[in-house]
Amino acid sequence: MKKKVNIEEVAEFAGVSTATVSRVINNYPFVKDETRRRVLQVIRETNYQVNAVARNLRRKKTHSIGVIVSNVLSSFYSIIAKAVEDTAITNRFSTVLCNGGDSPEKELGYLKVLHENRVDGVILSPTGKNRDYLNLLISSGIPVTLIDRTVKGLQCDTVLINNRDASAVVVRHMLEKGYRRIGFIAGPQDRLTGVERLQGYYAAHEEEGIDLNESLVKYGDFMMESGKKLAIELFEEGRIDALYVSNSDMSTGAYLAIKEKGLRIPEDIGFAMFDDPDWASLVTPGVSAVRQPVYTLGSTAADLLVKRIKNGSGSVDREPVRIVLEARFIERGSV
Amino acid sequence: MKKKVNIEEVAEFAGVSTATVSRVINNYPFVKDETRRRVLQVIRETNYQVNAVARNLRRKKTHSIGVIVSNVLSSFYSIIAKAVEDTAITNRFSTVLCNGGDSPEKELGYLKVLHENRVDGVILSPTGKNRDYLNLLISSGIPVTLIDRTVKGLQCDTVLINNRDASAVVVRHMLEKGYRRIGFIAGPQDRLTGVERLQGYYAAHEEEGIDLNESLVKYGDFMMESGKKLAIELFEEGRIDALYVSNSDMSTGAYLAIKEKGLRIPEDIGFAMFDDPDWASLVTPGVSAVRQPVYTLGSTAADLLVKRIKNGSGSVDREPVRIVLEARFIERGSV
DNA sequence: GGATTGCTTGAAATCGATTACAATCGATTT
DNA sequence: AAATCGATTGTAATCGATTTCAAGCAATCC
Repeated sequence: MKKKVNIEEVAEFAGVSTATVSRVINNYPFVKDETRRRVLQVIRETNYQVNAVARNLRRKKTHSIGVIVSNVLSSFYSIIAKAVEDTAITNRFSTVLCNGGDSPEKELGYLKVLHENRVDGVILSPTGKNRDYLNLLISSGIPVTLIDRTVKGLQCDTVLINNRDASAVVVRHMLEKGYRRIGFIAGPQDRLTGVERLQGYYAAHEEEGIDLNESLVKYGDFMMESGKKLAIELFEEGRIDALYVSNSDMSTGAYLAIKEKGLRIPEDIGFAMFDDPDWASLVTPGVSAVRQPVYTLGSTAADLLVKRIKNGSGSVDREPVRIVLEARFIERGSV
Repeated sequence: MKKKVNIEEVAEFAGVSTATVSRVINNYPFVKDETRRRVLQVIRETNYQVNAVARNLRRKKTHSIGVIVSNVLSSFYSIIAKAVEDTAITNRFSTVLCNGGDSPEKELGYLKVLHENRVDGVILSPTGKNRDYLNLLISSGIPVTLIDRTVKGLQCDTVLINNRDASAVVVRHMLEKGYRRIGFIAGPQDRLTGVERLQGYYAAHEEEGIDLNESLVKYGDFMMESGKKLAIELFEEGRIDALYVSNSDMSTGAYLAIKEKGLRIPEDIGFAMFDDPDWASLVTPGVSAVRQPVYTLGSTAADLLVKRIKNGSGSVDREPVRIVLEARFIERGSV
């Protein structure tokens, strides 16, 4: 194993001081051309690479941002991760991606790791439980941007999707098509997205002046299994003529249930969902769905964060920004 | 904005030296209970968090591993990312995830960033182009583990999937079912997975003693669009009675083409694919497919890497390991 | 009573860069 | 010839931890 070269050795080989080598590395003016050439030559020959750890310590900046999402396996969050990374790269930041898994403890653990590693900023889809620590981060100069969810009483930039309105659009559409008993598989009610999508469901019924039977609503956990289980329950209770599911994973499960029951879409049952995974347009007929501007969600959050980081200490002074993006309903043949 | 506390201030408040604070933080024995209590108290009151940057500089270890995958958006690589992260966490390593995008330049850029940041090890699905730099990494003491692909002439741990055999199983199965003109949408031939899956296709025909018409094979780029385009070409040339596609994204495209042409599966055309995305079991009939042990792929690679890191300087001495995992064929109703 | 031992602590070197400040040097100005 | 200036370079402090080494101290042993 070759010994790792450091700036001192480069300086020695090139016959200059470490200060000069540093100036060359960082493209300072006022280095004689010939000196610069000689230093660069040595750098090439020795395969020297700056030690970013030492640099970060001295500069008190890591030029990196931490991203905590609740599940990299979901397409939603992997698109967000991609968007954040793309945006970071164009601003010459690197990203540290963490998988919070919707667990407050894991989230706290990652927040501490990111804090310890002195990332310049944090983007996260919060569980909602670690307000105190988030406040600590912010007040110690590490800006935070929330994505897709909020934390009560936390003053920081937030980028959200208007779940309520998008959800109402779907239900209104189903009502207009003549369905009257629309079963709804809702998400967990301790999560903003879960609550808002349910609100939209109620709001649409109200607007259209249609009475609503509470028993048409079932509460799931946003995972495939619960979607299937709850859909079957709804079918067996035999009261619904349409089914609307509040996220893609549960929709997958619900769709499986429809297939197993041998129901035809849209004759036997109307079907629509929040989220627009690949298979929605692949099956026959295609499933009408809400497509969220996921990539924009991520890139907007990253932009906000980078701006705050570049503003330096202003990060706490400037008013928190709250951006709400609109989702789009895509009509296919399932309603 | 609160000033950030450092170890010196903690030491001052607690009336001890920084050395003692460090000992408390790192759970050294031989600190008097009362001293320990006092220090911990101050740490709590001041919300002190170790500066990992300084620690890493001194320790010459970052306890982090870099992961470069070609596309976080694909389920294949996001499962790998998850597996690596899970494994890293249980070994108390943190991970830095990078999106190489199958571009040698981007890959090189990330390799340099990871090198500069002195990660303790790197896991990557290589493009195959940066052998020199990878060698540099390895010889300067940063172990590398390759995943899913190889780099010619690079001595390092590798975890692969036996694409050839798995592919042959599919084709043999189709031949046994009586199909004789099996169209194949192959992947790019500059990639190991692309080559091996094609080899399997040939091998199965040979074993069964069946002549093969070269025009049944089309070469795509592993993306959805090319899958659709090439499937349509094959249909219009009118020579095939079955279609086998070499990865999931191209299969999505091909499936779309089948739907648009109004072909019935499996009566008009047999259909099978390499990779097993969610929708394969959702559509009717389900699509027979090869399921790779993706999670195992990632966790195995991470295990190997962590072992090498923990072995310290032994990383170069020990013989490179090469692990080949077997994929499983799942029969549904499409063949 | 002095030597030995084990626990406990602090002083100072160290990791590898950046950067403020000072020094040097040749050319130009006065 | 002395003063001034701008370009170029070096010296040394600094970032915030860890770790080596030595020393203080109380208890124990001979």
